[in-house]
Amino acid sequence: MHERTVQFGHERLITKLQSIAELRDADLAALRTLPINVKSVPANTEIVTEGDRPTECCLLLEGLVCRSRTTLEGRRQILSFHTPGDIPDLQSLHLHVMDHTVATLPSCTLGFILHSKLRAVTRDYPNIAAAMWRDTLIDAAIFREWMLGLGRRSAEQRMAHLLCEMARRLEAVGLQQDGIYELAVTQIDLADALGLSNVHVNRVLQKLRTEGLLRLDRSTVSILDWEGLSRLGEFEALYLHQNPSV
Amino acid sequence: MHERTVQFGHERLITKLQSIAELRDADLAALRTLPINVKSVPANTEIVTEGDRPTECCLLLEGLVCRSRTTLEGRRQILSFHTPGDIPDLQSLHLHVMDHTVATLPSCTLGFILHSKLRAVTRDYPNIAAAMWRDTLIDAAIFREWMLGLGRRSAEQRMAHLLCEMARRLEAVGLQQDGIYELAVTQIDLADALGLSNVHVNRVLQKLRTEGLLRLDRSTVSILDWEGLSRLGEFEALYLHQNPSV
DNA sequence: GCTGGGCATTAACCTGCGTGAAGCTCGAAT
DNA sequence: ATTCGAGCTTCACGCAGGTTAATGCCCAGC
Repeated sequence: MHERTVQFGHERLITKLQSIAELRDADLAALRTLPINVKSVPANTEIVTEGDRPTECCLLLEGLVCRSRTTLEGRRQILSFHTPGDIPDLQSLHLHVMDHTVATLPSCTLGFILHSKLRAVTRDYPNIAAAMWRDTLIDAAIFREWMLGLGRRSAEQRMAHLLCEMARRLEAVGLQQDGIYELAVTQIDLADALGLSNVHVNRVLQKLRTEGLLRLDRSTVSILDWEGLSRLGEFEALYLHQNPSV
Repeated sequence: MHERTVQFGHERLITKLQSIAELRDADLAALRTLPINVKSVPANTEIVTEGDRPTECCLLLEGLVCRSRTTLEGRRQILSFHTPGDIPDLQSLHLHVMDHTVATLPSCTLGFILHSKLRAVTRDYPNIAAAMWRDTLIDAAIFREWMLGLGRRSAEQRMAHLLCEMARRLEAVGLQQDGIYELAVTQIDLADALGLSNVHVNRVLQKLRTEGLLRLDRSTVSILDWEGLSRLGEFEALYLHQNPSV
């Protein structure tokens, strides 16, 4: 990968952090000095596995990553989706053994950053530390929202909510426009994220399509009726905490 | 509340933090200087509500607290239970508007600590900052585990898992012995935590009792067969990250 | 000692979603 | 051009858990 694209990695990270926290020029400069080891990873590949003790974090540059846990009987629950700019395993900075797995969905380009370098930058730049702490807290806020869905919302509502959430999150990093975005997941992945079966995911998607709420071509989602979809899913973006100054 | 009990508040916090992170004497001394405003709060009372912008955190000293979100149709999902020593709204230090509600279950004694004081102590004592960041990360790890349960485990497994989890967490702060502990919740609360109906919670508890796995007197839980209960719930304590040096 | 109000318990019935299985589609590999 | 396989779609059927409602229990307050 070229020098230009490596720097693009820093900009992805900066865009993401600036979408949730206020950073000064000195902070940005410090982030740009972080050594990032860029790699291409094929689809459906585990990056870090439950039980691992990683010494680096991975920054997603292109593609889509998920975190998941699996039951002894092999039932998988996807815990989160991650979009470019995210560091899906940032928690490993302070939780040294992985309690879940991080994996690519489509093929991805990832940037690996040593824990030691990240720790140094959080030690020397309190704003960066605060931004990253805040990032992990938003991560947890999304978990809470998903818990409400898994425990108390219907299949249809969960799907609507998820599609609204991904739209808003991708928008914040410039990867969504007019309700149209890439979401390279299978219906099985959606099922595992929503706590449903793939068959029922299919039923729900049929319903949302015939109701004119959305369209799906390959892996691109088009939300045709934002108002209707967000009302159905009771989507309120507060929990994403996307306002950096609040 | 007396001076002695106020200091007891600091010790609760210290016990909790030491159960998850390594602190030095200077850190402990700094924690003991935190001004804590102790109050008694009756049962079933909201402490902080969705939409609030709190200026202080609450430290639980005695009792049991839960965090929850509620659907527009009024369906409640309990997101977490909190035991003495926990700061259930620690995330408000960096997420300024509450996206959920914190409430007492039985009557509790709480210690309120100003954000400004907590921020000062995290700025001046990196170990304390790391311990608190880690605490919020463990909070998130518990969310992940609950998500797996809500999405992919049976009602029986979820209940077994929850009762094992509470045993281990209360043990870490000296409030559980020989599988016996206080859990002052109604079956409705359990239902809201597990994503079930109160009727089904009752069915499940009957089953676990007749199988000799546990006993319930009033609000005290007695785990009679730890091996059986933890196997049923597939309980593995890794996600609690209770080893301070790992 | 009575009474009212949570909470637990039980029963009868119902439904949202899972399961298993079969066909279909379409792009990638040969 | 043909084949293959992953993913999508549809169907028939079953069940875990929801809903509603009635009953009982226990304790706090009068």
